[in-house]
Amino acid sequence: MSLACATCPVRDRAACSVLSDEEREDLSQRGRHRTLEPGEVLFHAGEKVTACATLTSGALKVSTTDAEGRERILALVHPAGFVGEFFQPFDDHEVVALAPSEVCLFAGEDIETAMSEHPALGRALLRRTQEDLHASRTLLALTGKPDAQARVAGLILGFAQAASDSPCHPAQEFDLPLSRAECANMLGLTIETVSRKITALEKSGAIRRHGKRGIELVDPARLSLMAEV
Amino acid sequence: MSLACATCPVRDRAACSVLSDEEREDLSQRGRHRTLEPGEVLFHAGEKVTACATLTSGALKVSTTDAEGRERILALVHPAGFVGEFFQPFDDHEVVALAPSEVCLFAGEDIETAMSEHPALGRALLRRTQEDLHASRTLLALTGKPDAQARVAGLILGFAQAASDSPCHPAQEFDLPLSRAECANMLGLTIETVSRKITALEKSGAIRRHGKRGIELVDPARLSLMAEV
DNA sequence: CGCTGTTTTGACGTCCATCAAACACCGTGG
DNA sequence: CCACGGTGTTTGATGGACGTCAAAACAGCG
Repeated sequence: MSLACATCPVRDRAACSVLSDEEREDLSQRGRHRTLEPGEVLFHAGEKVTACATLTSGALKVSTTDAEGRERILALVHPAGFVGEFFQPFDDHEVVALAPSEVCLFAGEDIETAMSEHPALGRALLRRTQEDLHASRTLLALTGKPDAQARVAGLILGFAQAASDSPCHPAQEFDLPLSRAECANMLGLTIETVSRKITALEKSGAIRRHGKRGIELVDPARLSLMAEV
Repeated sequence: MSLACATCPVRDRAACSVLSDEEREDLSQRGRHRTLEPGEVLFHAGEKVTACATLTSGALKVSTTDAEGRERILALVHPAGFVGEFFQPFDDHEVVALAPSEVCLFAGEDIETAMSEHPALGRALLRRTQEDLHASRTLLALTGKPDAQARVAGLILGFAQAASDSPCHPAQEFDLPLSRAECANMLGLTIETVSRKITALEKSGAIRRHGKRGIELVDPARLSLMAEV
């Protein structure tokens, strides 16, 4: 196989998991594997190619840069997630690796033909896209909060959920996947405000910090309370 | 037919347009038509039913209400648009009519079986969902602008695009689909700020107001300039 | 040890939210 | 026809929260 599906860490969670082994083998012929270093760009903004990818390990961010050069993070992609828009030709979003990452890369047309040959794949991608849409709207609701404290608390809670394996309970200790600048870009705040609010959360006793990115949830209830102000 | 597909105003733009007449007839047996008054709720927040709908005329909003009772508008739905999430059971979003509207309503399971019988439908829905995702991220980028003036200008530009039939050129004169309060909820601002910024735009000569909701673009270039501050 | 990049903390100014009141619009009923 | 409330919009005055500028603390690394 051109792609190591057999040993793929997300083989039963990614969109392609709905395929049989033969179908998957068929699809893997058309794709290619790629490794990304932190900061490396998978899709550039404005490029017209219709391509897409499944993240097998690491983490990606989807971002856009406005006229004044401010970056805005629109979404994070976790392993088994999917990025790329193959219908409309060009996209002003950029996809960049946050951590050392590995992806399965496909041309848009290949995915389209694969979808017509294997209808289950289309349904799986639809489901993933609906989840992405839901996540995007959740982030929209979060960034709409008038209070910066609530936004930061909500972001940390979201990261805690994502870092946990169990779907409902947040992880009790984890690392922030983003730098302060990236947190700020995600929430529509400045670096300084994010930093201040995090220290305020620590002083209030809701969390504790370990190093620059380590977060420990000492009082999750208080944290979610602060997220709702 | 239980649904008047033959005279449907969006019969060649909605997701179901990819179906043949017979397939469409088949699907229409499972759906039902519904009329909505302004303010009437199509899907309540928190309800567990998995249903979905295509908007045939009018306009809808997708919104959520946080713990303090603040409404946040997450998306607008235009004719031929699609709403509803049929995979994950429950949703904290609410779908409400903004204007007198008509929808084709389907149970989630019916859509799922229809998709497996007619794979093209799944692809069409995937495409629509990707478009919704893109729109959501565009709104996310807009609401992230630090300056209120830029947000309001961007919103007006967006409405001008939506009101136009041609995809690239904005309409020169149109009505805001939202009240001031709804604009504010969409942008994460207050009613007063939205009002002030609109009058500021008028004083700057970028737009002119006709009545409460009528907008005339007298200087679109200046308007898009102000959207990028 | 000195360098560079990230994070934190401080002081200050500004923009927006808040509170409050005036206004426009539109029905209803006197 | 005009007074009357009701709703949505506009405008004004004020305070607070966040952005901005600046510098210090800190960690990583040659």
